[in-house]
Amino acid sequence: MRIETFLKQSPMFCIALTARRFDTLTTHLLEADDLNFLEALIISTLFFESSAAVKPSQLAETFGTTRGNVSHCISSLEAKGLVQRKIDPEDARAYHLTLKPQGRKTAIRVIGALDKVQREFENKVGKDALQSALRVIRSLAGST
Amino acid sequence: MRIETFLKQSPMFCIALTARRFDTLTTHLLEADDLNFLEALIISTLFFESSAAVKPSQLAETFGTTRGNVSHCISSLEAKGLVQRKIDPEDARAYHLTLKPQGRKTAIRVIGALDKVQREFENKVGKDALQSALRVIRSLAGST
DNA sequence: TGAGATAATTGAGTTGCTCAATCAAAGGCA
DNA sequence: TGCCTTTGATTGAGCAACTCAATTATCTCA
Repeated sequence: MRIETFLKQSPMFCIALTARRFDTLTTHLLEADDLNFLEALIISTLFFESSAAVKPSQLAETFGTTRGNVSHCISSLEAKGLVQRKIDPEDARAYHLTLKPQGRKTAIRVIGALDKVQREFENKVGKDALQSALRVIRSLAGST
Repeated sequence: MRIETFLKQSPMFCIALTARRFDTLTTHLLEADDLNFLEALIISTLFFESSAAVKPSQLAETFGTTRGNVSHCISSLEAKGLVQRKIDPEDARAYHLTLKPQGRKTAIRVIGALDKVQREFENKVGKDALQSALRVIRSLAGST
């Protein structure tokens, strides 16, 4: 069986398969900190945007998922003592999310782990090649 | 909240997020034929490699999943009348998979749908850019 | 022949998600 | 002011796709 033949004949499957591998890779990386992908996205966002008001609805929109999902993940993060819900004084339905000290530590670790992978990638194919490939792929993903 | 800032600061999250979007895109495409991703991979493989002996263990290895998963998916495909298990005359533990006529039709439809997306992508960023980006990304995914 | 090794299956269990129903607060508007 | 609609978030049931360990069936070879 020549899988390579097949992959050549249907590049889209190749893209999809590759996407899946990246997803798996990331998932495994985050396992060490007992986080799923969305949880990791959330605390990293908080890390970089700690001063701003981060609301669940924005997170859902930005990361292309449902509010329910975000809500579940935030509850999970809260249970782990990584984040804190704070009622928005201007709108008691909404709230702001903030990182707790432990959450900040975890965020740093997670971001570091991903950066390490990125550097490995750069070493493998070159920084410029990686950058331009990413630009192309991202423009496709965003538009669909 | 400036998510863009965040994405710039951690490109790996960007890759992972993009990968996820592609995965979602593919999954939605396959919904019309009531197939999951692995099922689609399997019948497409059979379509391109119909003459050869395709065994579950090879599929699992090639697509980076467990035998259990492949087994489940094959059962599902069989229940839908798309593939057939045929005992390997040289090894009664193993078997060969073959496409049934309905499975062939489905495979053609699925491959066509993916090709259509590919052409859209090519129109968007140019054939050469897509090719080279894919080469880069795939070399990374394969190695990790 | 009998002791592993190997191919595949099975089914229970997990995870990460969606979706609809619900709650609570906000914002008109007569 | 009181009512109606809209909006932000939560909840919990349900689902799809997967893994993992146990099991079955077959093969290999000394």
